[in-house]
Amino acid sequence: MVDIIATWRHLKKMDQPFMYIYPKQKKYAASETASVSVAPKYVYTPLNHLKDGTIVNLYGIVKFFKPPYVSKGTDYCSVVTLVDPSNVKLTCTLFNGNLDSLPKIYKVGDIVRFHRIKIREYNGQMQGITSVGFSSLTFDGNVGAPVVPRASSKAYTFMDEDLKIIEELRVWAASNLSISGPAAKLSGVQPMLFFDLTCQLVGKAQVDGSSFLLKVWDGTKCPYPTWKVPVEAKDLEGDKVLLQQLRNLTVDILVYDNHVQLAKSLKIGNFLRIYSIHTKQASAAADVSHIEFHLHGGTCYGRGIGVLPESNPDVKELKEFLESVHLSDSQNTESVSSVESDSTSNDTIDLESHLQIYQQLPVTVLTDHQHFSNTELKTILNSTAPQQYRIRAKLKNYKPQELHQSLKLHCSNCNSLQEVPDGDSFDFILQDSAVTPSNPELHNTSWYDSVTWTTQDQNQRKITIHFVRHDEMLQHPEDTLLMIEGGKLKEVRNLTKRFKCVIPVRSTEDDLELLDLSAPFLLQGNISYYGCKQCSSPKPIKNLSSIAAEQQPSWEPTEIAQVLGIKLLQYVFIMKFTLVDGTGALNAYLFDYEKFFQIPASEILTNNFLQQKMQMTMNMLCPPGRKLDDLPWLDCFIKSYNVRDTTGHKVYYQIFDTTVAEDVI
DNA sequence: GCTTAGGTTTTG
Repeated sequence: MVDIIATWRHLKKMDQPFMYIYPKQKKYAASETASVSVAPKYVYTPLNHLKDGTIVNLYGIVKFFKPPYVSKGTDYCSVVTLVDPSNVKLTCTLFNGNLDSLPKIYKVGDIVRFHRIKIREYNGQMQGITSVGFSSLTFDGNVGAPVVPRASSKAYTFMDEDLKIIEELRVWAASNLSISGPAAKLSGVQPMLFFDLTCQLVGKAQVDGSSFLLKVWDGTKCPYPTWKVPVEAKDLEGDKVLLQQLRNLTVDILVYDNHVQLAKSLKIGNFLRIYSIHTKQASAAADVSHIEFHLHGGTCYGRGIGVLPESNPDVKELKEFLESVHLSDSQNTESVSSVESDSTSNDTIDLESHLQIYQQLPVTVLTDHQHFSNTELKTILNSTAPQQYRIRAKLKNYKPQELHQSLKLHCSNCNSLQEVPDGDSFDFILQDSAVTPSNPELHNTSWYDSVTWTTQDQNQRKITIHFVRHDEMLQHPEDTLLMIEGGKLKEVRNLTKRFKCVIPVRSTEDDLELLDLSAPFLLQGNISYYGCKQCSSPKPIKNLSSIAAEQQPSWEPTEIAQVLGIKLLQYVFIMKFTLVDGTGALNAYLFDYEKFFQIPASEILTNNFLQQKMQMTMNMLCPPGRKLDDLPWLDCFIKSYNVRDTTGHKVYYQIFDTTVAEDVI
């Protein structure tokens, strides 16, 4: 597989040592010549072929895990649930008195190789459990990432076959398992949720018999006031100067019960991943509400603490970021602290006075043309078009009331508007195109590597993925563009979670080609990009190689569209506002990509938060059930224009250079 | 000496 070659290139460039360590096991020595040590041939059992009472070797992708924790017996325990392309799951219960002898799993999606694991039946299901001589290797599960084993023992085998298995499992997982999005940061925490945090330990303290305090930071600032656990300074372990410097960036995490023992053993400066922290919103009496971070007792949902080594890629990234925060901080220490001392107390404004301010100030504002004075609507209605006006009016009504109906796709070339196609029609086009078999002659070219596999379901579909290389190598998955043939909607969506760009294609005799333009020609993250059927004239796919050859391909949708001959459709909100000011009423159209609502129209379909934000904004501009007198004022800039057609002549109005006021949202 | 946990959130 060319994929492997790419990984090798990656390894060479990364200059990472690749280990082939053969065990010096006596029981094999008898059958070997004295001078040559040859590794035993290991056989790996797929998860759907496990039998009660056997001891086997196996590979699997981590679907769930509990980081090692102190059991009630004598050992550390780690529970790991694996899955493999047979789609069978296996939960393993692993014990060892030595923390390092348990698998070094850091995230769901890691790939593990277990040797000598005992299979037993428990509650009607197969279960894995450590047996004598159990050992493990753990690998990053991302396609294209360096293959560096994290071993539980000093000596282990690693052969070409192992590399091949890992590559295959990575590709299978990329399109068949949904993995969670980017890791949470403190700046992105939300109350009443559970999340995993990658952070550095700055301070720690025993609080009482069953709880222990960890002060940590990740370089970002939590947007909510955070809870500070009262502990005496003398009980707090950590660099006093650093604790003081970072006091506004660290958060207090209180860990309970079984986690206390592990927390105690942590060293200041350790990089940690704390799994399933609970953010609890609480309001201490007579104070503003704040957010509390708890690591509750027990190990449900993988709750626990893991120490990450400094070699971990996430740690390397975090370290760099923390260093940059430190630098910028030391430059502004004075200004930061003076601002903070001003705002530490009594900055609460009661809600009622907030509302009064809102009612006086306009809820929308102009982004330009401030020198214009207001024109009454009556005057505008009696004037000829085209002209531009500044107005102050109230929003009496708007359409559509169902906000999702306001989202359209717009072609700036032919000025056409169309509905956003739904997922079903995309899936239909994908299924339709899957009938065309992938042309092997188009696999593995100078600018992409191809991988094909057969699905495990009844249909035994063949799926081919072409990974576009940059600088002759695969990039990190989050920077990689890939093309897929034969995938279903679910698989395409899964791939978009892990890779930068996904382009669905099908084979012709001499090139890959885009599917019907009723389907998105490109998927990036949550956004599906469409092309205008009228204005596009698709060009050869190999034009993409020119972007891949750029120094740092950014894979911008506009650039991709351009080289592929696609006229990109843009997501836009279209609404009709009925505005009144006491002198008259006029209907003005809002045509907004992002500026008015400060919500990218392209992102709203897949973002509940943005949908709520838009609904709340409309509720502020036009509060339901309110009398006309009590509606807020809108400052808007509008233009009038003429439309002449067979039925006659009409004047229309459009809102522009206007945005929702900052304090409204 | 041969258990521990056996995924599915605490309630501080």
